Amino acid sequence: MQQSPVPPDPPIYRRIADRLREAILSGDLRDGDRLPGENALMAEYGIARATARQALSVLINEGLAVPKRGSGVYVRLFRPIRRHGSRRLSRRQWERGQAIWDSDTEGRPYTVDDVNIDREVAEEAVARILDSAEVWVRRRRYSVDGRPVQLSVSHFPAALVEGTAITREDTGPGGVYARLGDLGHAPAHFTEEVRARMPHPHETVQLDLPAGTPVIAIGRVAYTAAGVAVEVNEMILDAASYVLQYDFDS
Amino acid sequence: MQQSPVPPDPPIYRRIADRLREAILSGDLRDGDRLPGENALMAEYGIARATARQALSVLINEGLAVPKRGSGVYVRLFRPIRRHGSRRLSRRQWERGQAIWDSDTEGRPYTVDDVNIDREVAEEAVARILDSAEVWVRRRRYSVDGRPVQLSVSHFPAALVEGTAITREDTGPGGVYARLGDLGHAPAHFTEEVRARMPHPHETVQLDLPAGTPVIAIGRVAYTAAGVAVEVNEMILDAASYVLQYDFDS
DNA sequence: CAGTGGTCTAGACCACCCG
DNA sequence: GGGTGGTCTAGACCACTGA
Repeated sequence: MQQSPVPPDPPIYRRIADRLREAILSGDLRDGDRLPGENALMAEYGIARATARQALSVLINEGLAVPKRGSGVYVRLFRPIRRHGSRRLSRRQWERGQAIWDSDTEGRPYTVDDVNIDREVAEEAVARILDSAEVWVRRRRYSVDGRPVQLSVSHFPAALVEGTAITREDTGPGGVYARLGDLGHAPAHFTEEVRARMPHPHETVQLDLPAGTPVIAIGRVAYTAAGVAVEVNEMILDAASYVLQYDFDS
Repeated sequence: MQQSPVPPDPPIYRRIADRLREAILSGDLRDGDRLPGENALMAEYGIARATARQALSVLINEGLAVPKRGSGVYVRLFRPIRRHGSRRLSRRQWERGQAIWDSDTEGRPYTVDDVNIDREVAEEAVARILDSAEVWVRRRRYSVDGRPVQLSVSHFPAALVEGTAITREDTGPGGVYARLGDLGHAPAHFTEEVRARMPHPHETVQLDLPAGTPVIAIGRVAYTAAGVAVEVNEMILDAASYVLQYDFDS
């Protein structure tokens, strides 16, 4: 309908990848199943090693399969956590477990590691939003079931939070938002910007991401009722581990 | 701190990829610039062709570069559209006869192609949410600046919308939401589920996605004030073309 | 220790793009 | 027409996994 005159046959490696993908998406191969390996593909299709690898690399880069050294290539599993953004009170009546995508129980326990708190000169965008050249920065990594799933970097105006528990590892009951409330700057309004992209190398390492896994980058700004920005939080989520949910009225 | 005892040197192709990535992210190479090609890398590093290709494929799969046959490999450009979640669906907008998409593009021209409207038996999840075994389905593709950026599939309960403009290509002023309002089922609440993943093959084709581009999958359910689900809309967005924004109160 | 995936070489032919 | 990326072969050595 809109393509060039002669549609050429797909190359071998792509046809093999298509067949394997079909098997995965149709459910013939299930979570954790082993795919035919390089040697199996070479024998089955009479192709060279590099070609078999190329076929498998397609699926790996699509996030459908994960290679395991010395073992094989396996169908990847997808068990997302549901993260709630806005949740209006009015939701009660029409919330009835009607999710489009399945996800694990919402209350799975998470752990925090690699906590890091520093006073820094703010990046330009952060400085502009917070109207503050210096910031306290809280960096954290969250894990669920022992697997890292999220990186978080929070920025607070230095002058505002100086000397409070926000500058210490233990922020006390209620966390940083409760402490901001103590200061008379309780967050009342949030803006979240959501993007998706392939991870940078340090994100790949910190989140232990296999190839073919995008990240979701969330930039959240917290404002007081008076409209003062009091926190800028940049989060990087393993896209394979999350479903974001936003509820709102028209 | 948490790695194995002996960190081995990264392989050649990875070091080359790292250097090129550095050049891109630091701004030494800018949008649309040409990267050193396979031959250049072979000469510069004294490596085989396959190794040079491997280095470039890393950047391509990361979405940082795009190969162009017979020409070269180029730094990829980003030009995201801001899509407003909670704000964009304000009742005023669609009651004034404006389509939702207007506020998405912020002034950039858009087109709709491949419109497709059918009466179908609903998939299980959709049938459950809409409480209707049969649905009218509106499939569309949106383009901005001549580039496809979004696929959209809307489902409506067949019994509700039968015979209305929702089952026709031209839905009239205000679009489908205004028509639902005419029926006394104006949407009042929305739930959006957001995921990111690598695209399926048909999405790659329909959105003309280069390698290394994730998609954002949004599942939106529209409810009336009485809590009746009246629309399930599944959207697939080119992740490189979008920033989602959600504003909400705590 | 046999099998697996990870890396790399040295060739080859092709389609495509641009000057 | 010369250079580019796209595909493919036929080898090689290595590190890791698992029975």
